[in-house]
Amino acid sequence: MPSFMRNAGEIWRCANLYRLEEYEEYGIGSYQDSYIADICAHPGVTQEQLSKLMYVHKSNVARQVASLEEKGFIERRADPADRRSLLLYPTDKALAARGKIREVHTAWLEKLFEGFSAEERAAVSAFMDRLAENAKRASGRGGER
Amino acid sequence: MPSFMRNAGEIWRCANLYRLEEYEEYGIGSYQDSYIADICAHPGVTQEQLSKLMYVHKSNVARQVASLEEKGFIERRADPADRRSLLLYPTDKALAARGKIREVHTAWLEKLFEGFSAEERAAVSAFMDRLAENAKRASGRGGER
DNA sequence: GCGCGACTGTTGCGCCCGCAACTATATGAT
DNA sequence: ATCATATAGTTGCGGGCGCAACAGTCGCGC
Repeated sequence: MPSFMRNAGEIWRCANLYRLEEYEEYGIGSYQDSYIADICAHPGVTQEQLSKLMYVHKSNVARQVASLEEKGFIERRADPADRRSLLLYPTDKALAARGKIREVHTAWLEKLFEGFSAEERAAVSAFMDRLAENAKRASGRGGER
Repeated sequence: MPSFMRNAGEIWRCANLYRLEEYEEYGIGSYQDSYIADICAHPGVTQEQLSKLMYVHKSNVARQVASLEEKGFIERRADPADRRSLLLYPTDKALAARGKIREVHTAWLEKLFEGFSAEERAAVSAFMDRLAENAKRASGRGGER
């Protein structure tokens, strides 16, 4: 499969372009939707935890979260029990945007998997889980980032 | 498949991290290997053609190709038949690096597809072709970029 | 208590991407 | 021949990522 990585990159970049357009009037960057979604799903997470959850370097979490706070999507409160940590909470604005994010996400998957049967979709999903597992192991960083 | 895009992103970023490490002493950026490989495979391509071939915006081709020329991996010659175009040719340095690039690429795929049978690998490959096709169509830009 | 190592978060740096605006060249219609 | 349009490439801007170095905080052993 000489072109696997090429295809993967194209899919990845197309997904970002698609989402960027859809979010245009929401002021959400193409990658920020995941941050919003995860913070909505885990209110009170720390940036460190979010970094591991999203498998993204903590420096990016710091920047994206600062940007989202500035735009009013989330709120950062110091953890009273551990003043090093910042707890992340979604604002109403984030909760309102979550519907749109879900919508865009499912619409994208629908387009992406057009022509795939339910069995094929399940198969791809299972393959991707295994591949992601292998990728993390092979890149050196176990579950870190 | 709620996590398809998450997995895709992780695989994509892990692949870049892995290759970046492997190429460290060659002075090749994590994305430049594709440019070198494609220019070796198609000596004399124009930047415009390469842009379509790699499905990357032409501005990036201009920058990456300028960087590769500066590092001595490729050569740009004006097309005598059309002075707008620049024809790209690999240098000996690129041809020498190509072996390493192939090696890293197959080693990565080997790690990525660890535990996959030949049939499964073929299935994934076929799925990815279809998905990439759908992605390009869905992102608006037919085959452009 | 005190101090050293571990942990959380921030910032500067470099790399890569896409878009829009620009220059230069080529082509086609008048 | 001339001028409008199309094409090839370049550059400034903004966005995202990873790494390394740094600051503040916690915790444990002494």
